[in-house]
Amino acid sequence: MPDASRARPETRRGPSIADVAKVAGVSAQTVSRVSNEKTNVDPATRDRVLAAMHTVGYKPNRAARALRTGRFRSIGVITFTLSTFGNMRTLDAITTAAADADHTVTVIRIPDPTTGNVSGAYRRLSEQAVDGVIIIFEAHLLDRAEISLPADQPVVIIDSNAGDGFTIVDTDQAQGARQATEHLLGLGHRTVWHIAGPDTSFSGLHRARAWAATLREHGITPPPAFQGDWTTDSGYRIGTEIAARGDITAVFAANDQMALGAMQAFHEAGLAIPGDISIVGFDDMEESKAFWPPLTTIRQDFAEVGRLCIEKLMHEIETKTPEPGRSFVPTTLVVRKSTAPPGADAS
Amino acid sequence: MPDASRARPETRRGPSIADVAKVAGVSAQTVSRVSNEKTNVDPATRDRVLAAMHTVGYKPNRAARALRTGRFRSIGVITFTLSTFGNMRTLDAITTAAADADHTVTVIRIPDPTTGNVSGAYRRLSEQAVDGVIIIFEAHLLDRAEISLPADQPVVIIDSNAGDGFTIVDTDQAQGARQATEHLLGLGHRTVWHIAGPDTSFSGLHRARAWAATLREHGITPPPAFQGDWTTDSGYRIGTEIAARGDITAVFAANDQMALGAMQAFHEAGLAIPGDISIVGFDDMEESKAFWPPLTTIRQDFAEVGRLCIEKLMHEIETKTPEPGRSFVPTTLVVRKSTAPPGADAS
DNA sequence: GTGAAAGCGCTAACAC
DNA sequence: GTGTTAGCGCTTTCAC
Repeated sequence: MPDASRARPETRRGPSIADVAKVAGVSAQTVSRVSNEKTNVDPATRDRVLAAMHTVGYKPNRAARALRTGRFRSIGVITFTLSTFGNMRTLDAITTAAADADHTVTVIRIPDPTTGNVSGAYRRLSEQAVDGVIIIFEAHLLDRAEISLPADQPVVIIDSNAGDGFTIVDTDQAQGARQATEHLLGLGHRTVWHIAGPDTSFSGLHRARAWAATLREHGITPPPAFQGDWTTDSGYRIGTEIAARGDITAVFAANDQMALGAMQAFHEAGLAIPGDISIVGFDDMEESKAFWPPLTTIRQDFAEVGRLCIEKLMHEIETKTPEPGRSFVPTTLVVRKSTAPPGADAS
Repeated sequence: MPDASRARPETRRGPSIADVAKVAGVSAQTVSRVSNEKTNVDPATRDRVLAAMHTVGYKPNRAARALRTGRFRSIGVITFTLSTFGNMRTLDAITTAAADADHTVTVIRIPDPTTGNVSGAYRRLSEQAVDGVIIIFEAHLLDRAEISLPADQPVVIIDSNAGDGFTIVDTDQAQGARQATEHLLGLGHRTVWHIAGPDTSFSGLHRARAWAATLREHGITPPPAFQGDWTTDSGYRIGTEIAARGDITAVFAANDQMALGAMQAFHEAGLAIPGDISIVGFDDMEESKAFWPPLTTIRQDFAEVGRLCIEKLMHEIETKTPEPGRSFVPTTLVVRKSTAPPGADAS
């Protein structure tokens, strides 16, 4: 039962700059100057104002400030899901970098990667509540041209597939896939099979393309790729297929989760990893080093991706000039225990 | 080299309500009514205004609207880290629920759980840029009283340890720990050892307390708990200790990551899971079902936690009346392959 | 069903 | 170093 006496008064608004000015015996403008840490205020006056702020419990009103300055000190992030390892790490890095630049982060999650949703989210975000936008294109089907990205708002896109004219930051997917494939080839495997991400994902597509290209460069015709959907379940299903065939010795999975699912299937089929079959993942999640066996994988530098996004976005916000271009963040091969030469002792 | 001709004009602001009014040949007020979907507008007028909005490319200015109404249609989330499975899932659920209520979510990440940081973040957030705040207390050392949570802003705290007078939502930590412990006891283990979370974490503390209490109820003196820090590394370190002792048959780890690390250590020590040793985790992460062996664990309903937070917060925002109280979201025991009676066949 | 006036809290521009 | 004036874009209030 709510206590009526505790109800917050309908009209209560916080003390304004005028209230502070009255108490400090100065003009509103001077209070504003102190609030914004301008230098041209007499130290004694400043102290008086600060004291007055404290006594009345003053807090600046962001809305009024934003209305006046046209700046919100907030950046928007549009994403389809927060529940993938990569997106969550990227968002983590973005919030950290944004905080360093004294900006907050407003997240808009879109249930479906349909054009309508992206446009809708973008529209909501572009109601000038943010100074710029970062779009994480984890997976999607849509034609970029259909999303009307207003030219008057800074945008950074995390997706190497985005067209020209955008500012793009992404992990170097191709480099990672190449490292994985060459590591396996270098171990002596005759070919490398691939568990791909969903074909709606551009990062998945890039990894698959680079895997196939690397194979061809080595004079090997790429076998057909298995089509997964990033989940451990799909990895398990495909792993079961792979185990049933019995002729595959090296697998490159497009992410660690699918690699994990595949390893589960291999274990159940009695296949030794890496004795009978080697597997490489992609991401280097927190847990991968504790998988059984510890997973050889491609590490993505999500922190750097997030940092770069904010850096580019802040620059565009400050200069008010778009600077389209692509930045790729390098990957690292992390060798652990899930890979070995073909037929190596299983111990 | 940026093309100077593409520079955004300094003064460019989006078209305002007045521009739309001019084109539609109505007053600004009528445009506002259409924009806010008020009913008292003639359908013909409405269409004309809508068309005008479209031609000038009108977007409402949130700052002006917020300044006027005192409502931002945004809720703030304060968290220490986004990189734990639980926090991320909770944030995911919060953004989904907030979107359903047509609100955006502003995230503030605090590097350290110190009083100063929380207060600082809270102050930033409470500069009226949000209508309410959700605080995720993943882990902390601070005395709640030291954080000055202004009485005039709706707050929901995710942390069952928060004092009275707050609106609290949390997973029923005690229930989960009890389920884990009783499952192991029910299998016939003489006692259950515990890999605890850091002692700075209240959820960790609650799980440890409930584990010990359950043991005592069964007439068993709880053995000392191993102190982990949520990471797989700490689980691995403790798992190595456990394996070295050789007399432990049942372990309850306070999260899935530590359980994973411990299992790695057990494997390396040649211990069969669950033949020689059984283990239960807590969280039910995406990957747990694909661990080797698939992990028996306690599932948390993060989606429900997030949903409840928004529901309570929205209610407080609308009624302007705080309604302190605690809501606990139940857990589920998910039995997989990492647990069995002591000495069971390892196959 | 529609319009005119006023003002939310702040800061840019200018005066002194 | 400080004050005055004006107005950002919107909605509330009150007319009509």
